[in-house]
Amino acid sequence: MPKPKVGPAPPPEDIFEFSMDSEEAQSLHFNRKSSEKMSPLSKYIESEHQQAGLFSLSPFNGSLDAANDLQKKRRKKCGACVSCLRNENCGTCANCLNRKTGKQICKLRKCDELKRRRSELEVSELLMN
DNA sequence: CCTAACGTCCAG
DNA sequence: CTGGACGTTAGG
Repeated sequence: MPKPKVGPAPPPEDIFEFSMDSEEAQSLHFNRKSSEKMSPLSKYIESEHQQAGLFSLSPFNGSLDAANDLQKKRRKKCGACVSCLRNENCGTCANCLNRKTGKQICKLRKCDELKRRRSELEVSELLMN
């Protein structure tokens, strides 16, 4: 036996590249949701990112601040759009009627800037044109 | 502590 | 794709 050391178990480096789902990783970063049911692992990772927000592996102490700045924190109402100016809920929309369950602001008061960011920006252009 | 509201997931 | 529900975050 010329190579008794390596046998059924390949080097860890190979495992990393082999086991890592490049497709999943990219999809998670660019298009976290498309048509993939994703395993609980992906959900777990996403939750970690959202809650933690900071990674222990910080080789760059200075750049860490910049990365933190780009963190996806919760946005607030712009306070300039008509929806924001409406400081009174209609009390007739689904959100108003279902507030305790839906936990969402009145549709009339929903800031235009915060309006469904799930569809990925550029929705205004489609609506405008 | 409680309430309001945003963000994301699931179902229709 | 849109709406509804749930979890989580932010403010009082």
